[in-house]
Formats: sequence, C-alpha cells, structure tokens
Amino acid sequence: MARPNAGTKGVPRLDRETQILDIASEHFGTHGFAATSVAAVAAGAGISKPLVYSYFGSKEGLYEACLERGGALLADEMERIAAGEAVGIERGMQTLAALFSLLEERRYLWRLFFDTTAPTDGPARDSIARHADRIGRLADEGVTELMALAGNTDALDVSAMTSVWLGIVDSLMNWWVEHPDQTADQMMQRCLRLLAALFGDTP
Amino acid sequence: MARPNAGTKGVPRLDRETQILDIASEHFGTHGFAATSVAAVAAGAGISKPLVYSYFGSKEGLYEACLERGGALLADEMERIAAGEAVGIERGMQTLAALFSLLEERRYLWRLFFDTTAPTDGPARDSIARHADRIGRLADEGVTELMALAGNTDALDVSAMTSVWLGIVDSLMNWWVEHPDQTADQMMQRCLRLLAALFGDTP
DNA sequence: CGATGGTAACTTACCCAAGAGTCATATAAC
DNA sequence: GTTATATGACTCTTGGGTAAGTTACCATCG
Repeated sequence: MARPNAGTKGVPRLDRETQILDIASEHFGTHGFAATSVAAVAAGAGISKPLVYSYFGSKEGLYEACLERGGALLADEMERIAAGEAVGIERGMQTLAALFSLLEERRYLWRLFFDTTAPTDGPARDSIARHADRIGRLADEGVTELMALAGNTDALDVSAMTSVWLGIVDSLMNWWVEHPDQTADQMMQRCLRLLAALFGDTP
Repeated sequence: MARPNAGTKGVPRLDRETQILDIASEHFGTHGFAATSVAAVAAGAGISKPLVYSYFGSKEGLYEACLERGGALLADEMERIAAGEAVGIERGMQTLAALFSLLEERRYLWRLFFDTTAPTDGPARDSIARHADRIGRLADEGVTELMALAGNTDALDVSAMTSVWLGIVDSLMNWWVEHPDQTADQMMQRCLRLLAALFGDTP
C-alpha cells in the first residue's frame, strides 16, 4: 500500500505532454519565465514535479517546448497572410485580424515570445532567440514592403519600424488580456476605428 | 583591528543614496525587477548589501525609490509638454523629442515603469502602480485629446489607443537601448521619417 | 590640548524560504 | 513480469533579509 497517488493514471505520454504545455504556456505567457515555477505548472496539471522533469528535462526545456509549439502556430498563420496579396497597412490589418482570431482563447501566447525574463545565457539562449526571431523576421518582411512603398529603404529605419510594429501588436495583446470580455471581432473593429482616427478617414 | 574594510568611508548618506539609486535604476531598467539582485546593486556601488537595506529597507523599497526619482523626472517633462499648445500627433512628437533628449544618458529609465516582473501583490503594489499610472495618465490625456479631434470619444477606444501609444514609446526605447550609437537627435529624425512613411508626406 | 562618549557609516557572517533538479520507489496496465 | 506512468522525500543553490559588531568622525568636557 503506502502511496495512494502513485502509479500510472492511464494517461499516455503525448496527452500528458500536451496538457502540460497548455498549462505551462499560460503560466509563462501570463507571469513570464522567471516568475513561473515548475511546481506550479505541475500542480496546475494535477501531477507531480518529477513527471514534468521526466518529460521535458528542465525548466528551460519546458519553455523551449512551449515556444516550439506556439511559434509554429503563430508563424504558420503569419506566413499564410504573407503569402497573400495584401501589402503595407492592409497586410498589417489582415495579420492583426488573423492573430485576434487565432489567439482569442490563448491571448497569453503572444507574450511568450517577448519575455524579458527569459534566460539570456546558457545553451538555451540560441534556441529561444531562434523561435522569437522567426516571428520577428515575418514582421520585418511586411514592414520592409510597407517602407519600400513609401520610398524608404534605410535598414535602420526598417529595423526601428519593425520594432514599433511588434510593440503595437504587443500592447494590443496586453490590452486584450486586461479586457477579457472583448471578443476577437470587437478587437478588430476597434483597431479599424483607431486607424481611422489616426488617418482621418475610414479605409 | 581585524576587519580591514569596516567602518565609515566618509560618504554622507544622501550622496550614497543617490549613487545606489543610479546603479539600481540601471539594473532594474535593464534586467527587470525579478532578475535584479540587491547584492549585485551593492557590488556595483562598491558597498555591502546591509547598507542598501539600512537605507532602503527592502528590495521593493529600493525599487520604489527608483520609481519615485525616475517618475518625477519623466512626469515633470511630460507635464511641461502637456502645458504647451501642441495637440494630437504634434504633441506626441514633442513628447518623443523631449523624452529622447531627457533619456539620452539613461535610456533604461523608461523601462522601469513597465516592468512585468515587478511584484503584483503585497503592500508595495499600490505604491508601484501609482507611480506607473502617473505617466499613464499623462499619456491618456494626450490620447484623449487626439481621439476627440478625430471625433472618437469612446472610453475603451481611448484606453486601447493609450496602450498602443505607450507601446510605441516602449518599443522605441527598447530599440534605442539596442542601438547605443544612435543620438537623441538621430532618433527624432528617424521618428519623423517613420511618420512620413506612414502618412505619405512630411508634416 | 587630550580623553570620553555618542552617532553615522559601514561590514562579516549568518538565517531562512523558495524553487530547480534528483533518487529511489510504487502501482496500474498489458 | 515487464514497462510506462507516476510520486514522496529528499539535496543544493540562489537570493532576500538580519544580528551583531567595527571604524571613523565630531562634539563636549576636563
């Protein structure tokens, strides 16, 4: 007898991994890497800490797996937009619409990629940067197009504008997290109104 | 005898506090609250940890003191702009110019106020939020004006637009930190070019 | 002028809690 | 009975916070 909770619960590894990644992504995205504890993730999944380590190796490994899965989701969608014909601000708006729709039930996911508390040293640095950069590169591509249309091809200008664009998306996502009652559709309508307020018309 | 380093070094409390705040602000602003250790700040100032605690009470107290000093600097400048006659985007650009000039030697300072790793519970929460909100309120005022000019007075729209505006400033500051060779003047010229690229003219 | 004592400016050496990571073991399922 | 799934009970490091003591300075008293 003894340990009443030991032994398998009949949950296959892949199912359990998926569940752990769901919980971990939410924690990492909501509180950041540093403020997330593996024990809390385990508790959230209703399992013990060693199982998490058994499946993901380390806290960084867990974070990396979250990035992997989330990054694929985000980048695939952004690539779909990129493959379309929209350019400039139009492409930006389509990207926003896609992101709102995609992340409606996972608003925290975006913040995973812009976490300043993620480890900046050690072997995980490269891997983390790679995933974060994949989204950045897609943004860069769109911004380069936009700037070229306006006759500006300065590399630093494009770099700064990309940073600003990502900052805009970031702040919209943060605002959305703080306003849970807003639907994806309402967010998109709001963005169109904000754009109209800036440009003085309704494009 | 014994402890060769004990005893006063003849540095008055106020001088020492100022020095500690300089170091601490840079650490907090660069690495965030969670990733900053009091021991590192003390080492940076060439003193021991207990002296920091003796002067500031706790890590949160130290952070609060940084916010106090930095917030006064930032808010005073933003209030100076607010008192002027510029409105809308013009006011935004003037604020940017003032911030670039003010923060040229302290680019990390801005990030102090938007640190997601700052403690979200405990007694310091209110105090910290109060300082962060002071800047937010000034931004809100400017954005409200801008939106009103465009005929939009929806509270949520204004709230979201304020968030976006702060996000833009945030990303510009981050970009600036990553490009140390750029002067305040170059940053401002760049912003004007980015604005021109968006609006298709040079206002 | 030198002794005395108070105080401000410091430090060493420690405590303690939180959290990353590990080991040996247990049980359900097949 | 073998294996994948699982856990209780550790260890070890990091970092916030503290207790107690040390040294320099300065005023006052003889």
